[in-house]
Amino acid sequence: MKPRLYLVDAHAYLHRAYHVLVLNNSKGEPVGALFGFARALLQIMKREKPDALAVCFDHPEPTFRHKAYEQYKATRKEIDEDLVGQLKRALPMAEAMGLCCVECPGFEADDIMATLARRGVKQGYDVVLVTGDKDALQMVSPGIRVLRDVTNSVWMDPPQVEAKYGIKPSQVVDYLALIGDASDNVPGVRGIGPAGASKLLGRFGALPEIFKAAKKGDPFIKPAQAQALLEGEKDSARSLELLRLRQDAPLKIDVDDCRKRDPDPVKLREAFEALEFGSLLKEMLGGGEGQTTTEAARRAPVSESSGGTAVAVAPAAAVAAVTEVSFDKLAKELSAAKEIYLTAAKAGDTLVDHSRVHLALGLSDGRVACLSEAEIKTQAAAIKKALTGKALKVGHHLKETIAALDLLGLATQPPYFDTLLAAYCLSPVRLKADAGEDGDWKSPLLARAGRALAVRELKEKMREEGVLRLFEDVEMPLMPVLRQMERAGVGVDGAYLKRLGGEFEAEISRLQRELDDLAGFTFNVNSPKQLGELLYDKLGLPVLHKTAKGGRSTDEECLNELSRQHPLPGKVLEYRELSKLKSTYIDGLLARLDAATGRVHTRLEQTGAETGRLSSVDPNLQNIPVRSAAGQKIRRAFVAGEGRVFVAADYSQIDLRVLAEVSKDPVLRESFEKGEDIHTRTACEIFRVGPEGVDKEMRRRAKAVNFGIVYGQTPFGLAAALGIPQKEAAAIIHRYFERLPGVSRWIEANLEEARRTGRVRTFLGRVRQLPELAAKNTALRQFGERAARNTPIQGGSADIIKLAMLKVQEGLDAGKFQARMLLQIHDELLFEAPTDEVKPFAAWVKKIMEHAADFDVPLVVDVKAGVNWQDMEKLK
DNA sequence: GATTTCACG
DNA sequence: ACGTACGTGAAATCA
Repeated sequence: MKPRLYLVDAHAYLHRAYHVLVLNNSKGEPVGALFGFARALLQIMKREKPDALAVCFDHPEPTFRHKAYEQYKATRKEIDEDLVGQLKRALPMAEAMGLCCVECPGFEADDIMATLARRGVKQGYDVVLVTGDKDALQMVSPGIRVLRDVTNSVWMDPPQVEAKYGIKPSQVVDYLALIGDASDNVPGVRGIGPAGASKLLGRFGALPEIFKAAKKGDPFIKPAQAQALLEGEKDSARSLELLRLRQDAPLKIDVDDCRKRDPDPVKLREAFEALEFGSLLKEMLGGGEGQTTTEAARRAPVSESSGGTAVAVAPAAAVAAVTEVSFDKLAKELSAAKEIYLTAAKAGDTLVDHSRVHLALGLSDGRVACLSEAEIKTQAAAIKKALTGKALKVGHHLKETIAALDLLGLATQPPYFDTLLAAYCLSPVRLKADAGEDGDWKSPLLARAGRALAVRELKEKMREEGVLRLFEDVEMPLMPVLRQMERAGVGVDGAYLKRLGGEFEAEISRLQRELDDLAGFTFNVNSPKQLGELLYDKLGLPVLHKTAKGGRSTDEECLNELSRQHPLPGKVLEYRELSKLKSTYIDGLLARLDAATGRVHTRLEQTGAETGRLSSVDPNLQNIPVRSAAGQKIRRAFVAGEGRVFVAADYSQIDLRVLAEVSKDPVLRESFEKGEDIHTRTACEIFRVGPEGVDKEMRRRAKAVNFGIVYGQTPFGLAAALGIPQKEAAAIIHRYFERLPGVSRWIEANLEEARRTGRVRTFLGRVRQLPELAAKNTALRQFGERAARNTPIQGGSADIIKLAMLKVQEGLDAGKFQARMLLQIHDELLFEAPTDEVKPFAAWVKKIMEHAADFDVPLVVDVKAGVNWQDMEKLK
C-alpha cells in the first residue's frame, strides 16, 4: 500500500471552531478556536493514522490574488480580535503537537496544499486534502482525494465530484468561475447558478467553448442565458484567475519532511498547559502499554455537527495503573478486603464479544487477577465467598459483570459501587465502550479494573455536583432491580409468532407483486434509493421534502401525501408496515427467544439516555407495536406463564403532571386536582370555550399543543404537526402562554438558569450538562434550548418511575406477593402475577406508584390485567 | 459504517 | 441566515 500524505487546511478548522465553540481559559483568554483545531488534528491522527501530515497556514501578507484583484475577499468582515489572537498561536501550538507546519508569504493555505499534493503524488503518496473548501476539489484526481468531514467520513474522489456536482474535477475551476463565491467576492457570471453551470460544462466541456457557443447563438443556450454569459465573460475570467490554485509555491520544506514524528512531551505539555487543555494533553500523552493500563477514561468524542461542543464536563474517573498478579496471591486477601474490584465479560456485553465468561478480581492497591472460564470454575468456592461477602463490590458496568457471573451460577450480593453509573450521574452523555481486540480478553478487563479504582474521587465529584444522593439512593440500588427484571425475562409464544410470520410473509409477497405490476418492473421496495428513482424520476411525482443529507425523502409523510396522486405510494406504505413488523419484531424476537424457557431477556441500559430514562436493547422491548392492528397481533405473542397473568400499571399524563408540579401553574394544577381531562382543559383555555364547547378537532389541537409545550415546539413545528398555517399555530401558542402564565414563567426561568449554569436538573437533582446553550451556531443553540426545557420534564418522569420501581421491588423482596416485575416502558410497569393475587397486587402497585414521589400534584396510575400484552382489561 | 425509515413513550 | 418537537433502538440498503 502507498503511504498516505494528509494536508490540512488550518484556517478552515480555526474559523469553524471559533464560531462553534465559546471557550475561555481561566485567564479569560479566548481559546475555543484553538481547542477545536487541536481536537480536530488529534482526531485526524487517531482516526486516519496518516504516514505523513502537513498543516497548511495562510500567511498574513497579501497574496498574489489581492494584487491581481483588489476586491478579493473585500466583502469579508474584519476578523474579530478574539480570533486574530488565536490565529497567531495556532502554528506554534500545532508544532508543539509534533506536526509539520507550512506557510509561505504571498500564498494561501490552498496553494500550499496544491503544491504539496502535486509533489506528493510524484513521490508515490496517496494524497488526502483535509478541507471543506470547494476550491480544493480541482485537485481531485486518481492519487488525490478530499476529506471534507473527518467525523462523518465524507470523502470526495473523482466519481463523488461527478455525482455531487455533475462535473469532472478538471472542470471545477470553470464551474466555480461561472457560479462565483459571494463570501470571497469571486464574482462569477450573474444569472448562472449550479444547475446551469453543470449543464453548460456537460455540453461544452470548458469555459472558452461555452462562450464561443454563446456568441454563435448555439440553440442549446437559451437567449437569456446567452446574454448573461456575454455580460459576465470578463468577471468569469477574473474569477478563474482567483480560483485556480498555484502548484508552484516556493516552500522551504518537502513532502518527506512531513513524515510522522512524535511530539516532544516537554514542549507539548508547556503549550497545552498554557492553554489549559488538560484533557487533550492527557489524550496525547496517555495510551496503555503492556498489561499496565494508564489510558484515561474518556468521553466519546463529541462531533460538532451532531450537537456537542467541547466544554469538557465532569470527566469520568482517571484510570489508575493496575498490575496483573495470580489469583492465588490474591485469594486470601479478598475475603478480608473492604473493597473488591470485579469485571467480567460475556457475549453481548459491550466489553468484548466472547462466548466464554472471563473475570478480573482486584484490590484497591491495583493488583488484579484475571481468570478464564476454566479457572473461574476451579476457584468457584473462593470467588463465591468474595462475591457474597460484606465488601463493597466495585466495577465498571457492574450489572453486566453480575449477569456474566449468573451464567456460571455465581450470585453476587450488594453493597455495590458502579463507576460507570457514577460517571453517568455526573454527566449522562454517551459513554465509550471498551473495545477488546480479537482474542485479547485481558486488556479490556484490566482497563475496567483501572477505572474502578476511582471510587473516592468519583464520590467527591458527585458530592460537588450534587448528585451523590441520586447515585446512592436511586441509581445504585436500582441496578440489581434491573438485573432481576432481565433475569426474569418475558414469555413469548414462539409457535404463534411463527404462524403470524407466515401470514405476514404471504401478504408481503402479494404486495410486492402488486407493486411490481404498478411499476412495470420489479424493484426493491426496501431501498429508499430505488423507490425514490421510481417515484420521482419514472413516475414524475413531486419531491415533497428532502432527507437530512439532501436525498429525496420517501418517508411516511411524503407517501401519504403522494398517495392522493398515484396508487403506488399507498401500497408502499402497506408493504413497509408489514415488512417492518416482520423483520424487526417477528424475526427479531424469534431470534432472541430462549428456546429452553420460552422467554426473551432484554438488557435494560441504565446509562443509555441523556435524560435519565432507561433504554432496552437486544431486543428492545420498549417499542413493541401497539398502535396498528397488525402491531397488536404482535403484542398478543407476549404471554404470561401458566397460572399467571400480566399486570400493567401506567402513569396517566406523567409529563404534564411533572410540568404542573415544577411550574406550579395554577391552571394545570387545578385541572389535575379536579381530575379533569387535561387536553380538554387546554382546549378550553386556548379556544376560550367551556368544556361542553370543545369538539374533537379542538381537543386534538390542544393535545398537540400539550405535547409541544413539553418538547419546546416552534410555531413552525406545531403548524406542521396540525396541518394548519404557521400564523394560526403562533396564535394558539400565544394564547396558551397567556392563559397559563405559570408555565411560561417556568420555561423562562429554567432557561435562564440553564444558560447561567450550563446545566439543567430534575426535581431529584439529576443533572444534564448542555454546553450547546453557549454555541454561536443558531441551530445548535436552539437545540440546546429545547433540550433544556424537555429534560427536567422527561427526566423528572423517569425519576418518579425509578422511585416507584425501588419501592415495588422492596415490597416484593419482602415477600408481600409472588409477582415479578418484568419491564419498564417509561411510564408503565409490566408485571407477571399469579392469577389468584391479581386484584390485591394491582391495588398495591397502584398505591405505591401514585405515592412514589412527594408531589403536590396528584399522580394517577391505571392498572390493567390480561393473559397477553394486548388483550388487557382495566382493573378498578 | 453511514443513511434512511419507523417502532415506542 | 438558519432550521424547525424531546428521548430511544433496530433493520435494510449501499458504498
